[in-house]
Amino acid sequence: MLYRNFTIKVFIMLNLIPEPCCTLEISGAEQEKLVRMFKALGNPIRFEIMKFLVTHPGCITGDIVTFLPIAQATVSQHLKVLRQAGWIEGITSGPATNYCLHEANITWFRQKVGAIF
Amino acid sequence: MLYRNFTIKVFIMLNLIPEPCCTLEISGAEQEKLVRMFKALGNPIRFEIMKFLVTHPGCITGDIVTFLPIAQATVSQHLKVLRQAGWIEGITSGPATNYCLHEANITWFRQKVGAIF
DNA sequence: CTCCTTTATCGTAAAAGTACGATATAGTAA
DNA sequence: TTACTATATCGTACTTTTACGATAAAGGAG
Repeated sequence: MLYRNFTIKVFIMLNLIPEPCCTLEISGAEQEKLVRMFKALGNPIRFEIMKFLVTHPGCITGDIVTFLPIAQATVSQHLKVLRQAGWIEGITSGPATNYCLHEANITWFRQKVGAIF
Repeated sequence: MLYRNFTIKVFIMLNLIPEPCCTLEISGAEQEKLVRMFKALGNPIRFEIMKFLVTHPGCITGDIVTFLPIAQATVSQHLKVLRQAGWIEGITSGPATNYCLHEANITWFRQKVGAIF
């Protein structure tokens, strides 16, 4: 990333690309997290899971498996992606796991998108 | 989708999944468009292109190719994905193409995300 | 302890995405 | 017309994602 920023400055000095009109306040780990959140919701099944969790907060994995026309292993995999991206959080209760939206991260996502674009 | 909605209702009647706490106002073509927009920005190179367009509105493909460490063909492909997703629009001017953000779609994206999550 | 329920993980096959060089297209200039 | 510039598309390797069945792990009941 340091190399990239240096390259940009050289290119601007040489007039190879136009002057930037403004600056952006995202890069590094924050940007990676944002891209990961975008990627996670860029899948129809995972979007459907998120919608289900909005209307069924605190439900367990089995409810989602019953709701969706795909195998339990696949649902578990999608939940892992959503969890690692920060969209949801799972709370273990006995052998089951209750899932709900990660409100703080969702708010962060909205704020970042609003600030950048 | 009709079959899915029917299945959901049957499951709810049979108490196989908990009652929904609320309703959602997205489905069908709108949902597909939203997922496509999420997916398009779920790639680090395309996110970088979007950032570049924020700070360099109206620049041409060549500027982005100069800026990024990837081949011209790949940049063109990424621009196509962003265009088809609705994030950007390209205006042909002579042999070149000027790209800028699709403000209306971006506003729509922010509003939808805010309304759903 | 055993048995059952619930969920996560493993291994793997099929599908989709990403990257590149080569080529095609389309506009401008001479 | 030819030559040049800028970009899009084609064909094709390579990588990643997605889906499944099978299995493992972990808690609760008896």
